Amino acid sequence: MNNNFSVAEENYIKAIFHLQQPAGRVTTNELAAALQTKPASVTDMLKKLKARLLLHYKPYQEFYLTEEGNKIALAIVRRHRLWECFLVDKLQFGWDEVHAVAEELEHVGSKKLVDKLDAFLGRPKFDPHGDPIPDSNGKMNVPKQISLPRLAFNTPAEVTAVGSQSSELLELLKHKNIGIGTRLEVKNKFSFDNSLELKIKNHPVITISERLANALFVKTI
Amino acid sequence: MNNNFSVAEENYIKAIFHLQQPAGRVTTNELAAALQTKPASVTDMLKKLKARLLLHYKPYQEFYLTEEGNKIALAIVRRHRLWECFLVDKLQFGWDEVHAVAEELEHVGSKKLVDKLDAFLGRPKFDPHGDPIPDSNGKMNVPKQISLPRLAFNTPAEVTAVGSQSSELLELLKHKNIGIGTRLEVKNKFSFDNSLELKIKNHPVITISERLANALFVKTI
DNA sequence: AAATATTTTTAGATTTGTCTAAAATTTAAT
DNA sequence: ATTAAATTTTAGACAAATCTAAAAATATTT
Repeated sequence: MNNNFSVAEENYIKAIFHLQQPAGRVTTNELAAALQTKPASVTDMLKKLKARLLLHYKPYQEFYLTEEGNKIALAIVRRHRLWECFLVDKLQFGWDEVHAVAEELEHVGSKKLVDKLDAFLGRPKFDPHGDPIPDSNGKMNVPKQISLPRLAFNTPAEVTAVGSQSSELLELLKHKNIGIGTRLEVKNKFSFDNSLELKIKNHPVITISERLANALFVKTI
Repeated sequence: MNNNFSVAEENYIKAIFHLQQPAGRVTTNELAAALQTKPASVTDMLKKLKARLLLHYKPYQEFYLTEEGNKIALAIVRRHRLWECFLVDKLQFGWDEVHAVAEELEHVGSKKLVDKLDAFLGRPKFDPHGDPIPDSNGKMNVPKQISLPRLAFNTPAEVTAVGSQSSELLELLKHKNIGIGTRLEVKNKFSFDNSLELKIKNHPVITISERLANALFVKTI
């Protein structure tokens, strides 16, 4: 089997992988929206991926990655997240500006490159956004910590990490009385701007922006 | 003007740039050979590059990069050589195995990425093969040192650098009585295997392999 | 359960980069 | 200066990835 995939194929595999993460069901329309393309194009690619044995696909019914497809997806995610670590830790990129660049670097497939990069970075387990990095066998630590926007409402949790060390972020956190170890609950979310309302013990309810929420990692307690 | 080029376009630009380096004239056949493609495909692309104002092109007559084309070429060469430095200096690749990987990385175009990588590497002036790295304005130090295979016959020269610090290389150099500062002349070249015959003062003529020759940098004296 | 709306797929076209085979041009040789 | 040889370009075809418009299948409403 040819283990070499086009950039387009890899982007579809990765998008299916992410969309199918929590529950499992992905639709043609969702996928088209995620990839900024048209449903007809998605259908075309689904047929190609099926022919490549990366996808189970029943027209009009459903589709999901095969075991092989999943393995490929994890390899792509690994590359993406390792490059994000590199960009932030070594090249001093802001954690919020690395995604687009990593999206290009992730398609350089050399296994040797990826494993040496991994070693160079000290075999990190999480990327700058707190997402876990699969190892070279595709095994991924289920993160104890999750990004704050993923925390369910009214669930007590504790701040375990922040997504960057920028002084701007730290200044804002100090002002909001948030630090590592702070206990909080999410009370509400406004879908207009994805801002969150938080309750911290002995403090009034506060509102934080989506960007700030993304920079906070918590574990439930 | 759209300053975004496809991988194919970039590969053509780079190949034309390199082939046109010493003298200036490139032919369709040469270019096809260098890119492992067919002359007809080359002609097609020449027309596209002309339309993009990157190439002066008179059918059946000649073609060469415009000033703009040259600028693009230098940016690609810069990316390629910086990545080679990264692979050798940071990821511990052998200097002889980086070319293929750099060939992929060079097409990631983000200017910010390249400039930060440059800074991270300490703004190197030469890549692991001794080739000069253009700066962000496309200016390239004319190397005082050249790679040994480029040295003209019977021209006294002095070894100024070696292309790697691998112990295998150093062992071989010791055995051949070559080191930094050694004075030598190239007497002959065998095109079968590109091996060279060298004369070092007070020593008999010796033969060295193409690979060893590529690892040696000299300046004329 | 029929009618309507939504989703998904097909059919046919387009763009990019490539190819083969044939024609045009230039170069070399008699 | 013709003829022969080599080089280069054109013409027409193909695969990959995309699109629009129309058809098919599924889901929702009344």
